[in-house]
Amino acid sequence: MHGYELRKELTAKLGAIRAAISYGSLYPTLRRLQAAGWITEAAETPATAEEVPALTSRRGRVVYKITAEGKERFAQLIAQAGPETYDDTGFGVHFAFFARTDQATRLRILEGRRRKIEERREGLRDVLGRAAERLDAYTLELQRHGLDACEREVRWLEELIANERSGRAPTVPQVGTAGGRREDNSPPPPGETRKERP
Amino acid sequence: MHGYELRKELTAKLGAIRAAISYGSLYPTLRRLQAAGWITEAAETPATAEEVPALTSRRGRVVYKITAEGKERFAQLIAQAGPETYDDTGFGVHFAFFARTDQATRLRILEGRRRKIEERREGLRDVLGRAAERLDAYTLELQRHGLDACEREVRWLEELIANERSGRAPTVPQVGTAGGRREDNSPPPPGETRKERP
DNA sequence: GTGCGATGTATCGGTCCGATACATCGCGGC
DNA sequence: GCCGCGATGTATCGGACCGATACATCGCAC
Repeated sequence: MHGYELRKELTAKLGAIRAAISYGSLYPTLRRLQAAGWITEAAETPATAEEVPALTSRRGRVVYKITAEGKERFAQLIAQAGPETYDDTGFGVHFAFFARTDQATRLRILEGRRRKIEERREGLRDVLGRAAERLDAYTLELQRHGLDACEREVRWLEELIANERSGRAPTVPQVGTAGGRREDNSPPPPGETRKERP
Repeated sequence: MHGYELRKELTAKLGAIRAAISYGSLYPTLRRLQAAGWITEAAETPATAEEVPALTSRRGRVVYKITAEGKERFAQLIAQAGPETYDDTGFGVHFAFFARTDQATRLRILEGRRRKIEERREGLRDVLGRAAERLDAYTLELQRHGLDACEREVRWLEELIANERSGRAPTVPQVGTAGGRREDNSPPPPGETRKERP
């Protein structure tokens, strides 16, 4: 894909968890990925073979393609989990690419996320318990808000975890493979869901 | 307050909407605020009047105090609303300081936020409607997740708006005023609440 | 009396965003 | 026929923020 296209795709895929990626981030990133050898520039071929030299200095669309090393690196990235994998954005991105990993990774990430949210929940309970009379009504409402969100997300995660364990979750269309075997593409039963920031 | 203390206070107040402010952000910001004349450095007075010259080059705690201009600027900031006031973090911060503004401002911000979330909701509905078969089960679950979050937040906002309109919401302890008249400190009836990011 | 976790200020490199610039394409309206 | 305008497309710049890190002191438990 070329930059603009990539941005649109990512916006559609990640729209639920974050705003569109900025150009100031997108294009430097593409260059970084290219420098690392994870993507290559594949010149846009005009519809006809006729050369259209374009007198202006226009750069034109630049189509990028992922390389073998890129695919490997990508698989590695979505399978590895650190603390940042469990924060809001990190988890969202990983989750959006769950179809590209194995069940063990999915379970690991879901459980890490749950742990993280439980910690957040405890922190909020602390504040509501200990600092309640120091804070005004609106701030308290915000805390309750957040606490409730944590509780809901924990429930949601537990459903997803149970789902994975039961083996009913969909499995891995392999990266870049045309006819990768698919076993069962039924969605993980929706159930309670939640997230967001006020 | 001094830097560390400020960070702790803000973490308690804003813990529901964002992570703790980093030092790399905190200290430069304090310097910026000081340069702008909105805060001043008030030397930490040791418990006893005895000078403790501290042979080491230790900087020691630096206590800051808001200035008159700072208070004015603050009041101005929390009362003004632009597009960034309605995004997740921006709205959260404004909401956390709702007790410091007037009802008209609160209503304006709540309604702006509602509009923004409704737009997000429509965007997600679009994706779920139009791109559903292009996306895998996990990605779809993420969209449903986000959509549901939007719907809940809209309901929450509507309760808050109704509350403000009915006059049952708490009012303005004036910034820096000791005995500012308070009329009714009852919290806005909690009701459904939500936010967060996956 | 010693070690260690909490307190406290500070910087540095790197990433990301928002604003902006600039060029082309497709298409509806006059 | 052609004009304008919104969508498409690449690109940069300044500024804000983060994560890691450094370094010093304080209080307290062992």
